[in-house]
Amino acid sequence: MLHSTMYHLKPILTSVGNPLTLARIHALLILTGSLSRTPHAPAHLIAAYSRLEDIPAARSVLRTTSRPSILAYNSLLIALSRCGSPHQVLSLYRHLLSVGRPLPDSSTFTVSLKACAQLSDLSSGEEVRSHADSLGYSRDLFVCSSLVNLYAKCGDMEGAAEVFDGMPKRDLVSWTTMVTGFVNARQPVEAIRAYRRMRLDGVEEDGIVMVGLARACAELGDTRMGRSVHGRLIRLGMRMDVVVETCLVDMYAKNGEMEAAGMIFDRMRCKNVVSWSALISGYTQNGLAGDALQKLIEMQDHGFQPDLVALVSTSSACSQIGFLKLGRSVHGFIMRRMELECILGTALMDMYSKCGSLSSARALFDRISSRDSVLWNAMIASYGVHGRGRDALSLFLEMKDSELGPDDVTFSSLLSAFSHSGLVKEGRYWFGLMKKEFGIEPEEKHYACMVDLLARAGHLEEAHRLVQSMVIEPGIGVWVALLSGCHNHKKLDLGESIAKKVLDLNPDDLGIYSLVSNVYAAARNWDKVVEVRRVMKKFRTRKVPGYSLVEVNGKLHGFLMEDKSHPQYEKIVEMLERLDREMRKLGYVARTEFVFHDLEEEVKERMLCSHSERLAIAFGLLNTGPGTRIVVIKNLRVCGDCHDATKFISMIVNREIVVRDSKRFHHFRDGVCSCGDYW
DNA sequence: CTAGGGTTAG
Repeated sequence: MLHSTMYHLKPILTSVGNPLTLARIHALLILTGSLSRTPHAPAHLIAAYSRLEDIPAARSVLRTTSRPSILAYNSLLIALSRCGSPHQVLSLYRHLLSVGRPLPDSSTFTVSLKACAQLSDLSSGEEVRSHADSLGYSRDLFVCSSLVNLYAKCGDMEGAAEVFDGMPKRDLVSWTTMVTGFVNARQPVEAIRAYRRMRLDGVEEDGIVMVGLARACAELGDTRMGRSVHGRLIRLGMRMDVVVETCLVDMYAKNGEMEAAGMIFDRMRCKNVVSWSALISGYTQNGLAGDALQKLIEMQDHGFQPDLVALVSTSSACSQIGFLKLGRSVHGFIMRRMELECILGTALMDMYSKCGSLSSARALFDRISSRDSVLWNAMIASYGVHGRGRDALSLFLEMKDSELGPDDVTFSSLLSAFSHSGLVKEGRYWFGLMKKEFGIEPEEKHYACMVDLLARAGHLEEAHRLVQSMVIEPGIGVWVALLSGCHNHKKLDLGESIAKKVLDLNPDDLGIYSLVSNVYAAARNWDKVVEVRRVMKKFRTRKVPGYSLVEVNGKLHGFLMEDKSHPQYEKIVEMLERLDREMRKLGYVARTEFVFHDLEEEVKERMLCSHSERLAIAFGLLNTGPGTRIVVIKNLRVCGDCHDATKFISMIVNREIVVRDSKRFHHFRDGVCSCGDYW
């Protein structure tokens, strides 16, 4: 009886699903002495304990075994690896190494290398490698593919390729390692090439390689190839698991096809937190903040707590629509549960800034302990869009002296901050040092900031010379910056020639056509005005409607132009008419040039009054107490007439009014705007 | 006969 138990130890231990039964068998094995006599008994027992996720018991078996076999060690190493403890894997491996016996085998090295890869610990990995080499495992398929993975995870694709190319034979797993490695190294073209080579090698694909391929398509933004990957998965009748389907959702989302992404998501039979987060981030990244928030609620209704990624996307959705109340509650949720790490910290910082609370943004920035350059750049950019160029500069100086140092994005943020604040001297100075001191080659975006800065300040010749001095071909951003400078400063000759260049570049932005049209109109070049208007007409059908959002008492209210559907519409109009009368007494004159329709002056004036930003401001004033700050978010540029009007309104009602448009923030107070009227 | 390859974010 006992003998037969020992003989069939493995099948029995494999099937034990009950801790108590296992403990009884364990006791029996000790009592009969078969634990020490049967060669692989400790290994099987350790495996049995680890299947029940009882790592301490598994450990104690190894500890109490007098001369454990390598299989016993491997069982525990595999158990530790499976429960996600790479540090413990490595320390057990080192223990084994220090004891000197038993000798490690291929599995030992494979599991240990996996742990190194998970930790991105290249130097430990190379120690394991030389140990494996010395014991003759340098051509082992498993050891080699683990090594390929190690180098890939550490971002060294050359190292990975070197091991890969030297392998005696390659299988699906090692090919997949290369494909995925290239994707992670942001070399999607190489990833696809590796997949093709694999197919030419006669290796059949499975779902896991296809995940890599789908991600490569997402990274490339190649919708057609993405669809063909999807089609191939279906044609080959591959088992679609959560991971594969989540990748497809993400791929379609990244290619801007949210309908397709949503459809695949809805049809998924099994969803996890990651699938939900992928969907939510898809909506956010496509500018569909409302859908993102809707899905966040649905996710919780389905019993999933949002993870870090979902919270990042939620914060970003709040930023888009100025939903401070919800953004704050995400912040609170985090503070109660976890340490504020860098990525979510950046998203929350950005949320406070974009919701108009620059001081909260800075307070959050100061609380994040491990700051990376994305966070620094985002904080500098926040100062910039709020028109706080000097604060941007002093933060930049702090960053410059930190270990990180500025990068190309830092300089865009800084130069754009200067241009929003009119800090011309500072702009010239730091733009000059950018290449000389920091070795950062100026790109189109940097030139666009500089041209904008100079042109706004009226230094049009200097701006023009800068454009002409560019080594790279100036793009539309640079020309538009120069053109709007010409328009503001009535440099009509230069303006007309730049307008032509802008038109030749076929802009896809209606705002640019209005600018061009206005330049031609100012130069009395009516033929050209007619021509541009004709192009604009084609756009009108697919023009983005202007809307404004305002948060009142924690609820978000949206307004479209001439939005009569709003329950308080009558009261809003009444308010605006009253304000209009007072504004006129103070010297306000309607600037009807901001209406791009051919209408009677009076009709134009009424249209200006029904701009969405005005409705939102009036609604805010009607529904908040005296002294409350009003924050309005507008999706397009704020109209110049509304800008003027808001200055007057801020004075009449004695309120601080903050308007965020597609470019920057305008802080209105006591009849003055922080942007100095250069919007 | 065990081990190696996979999903979401600022």
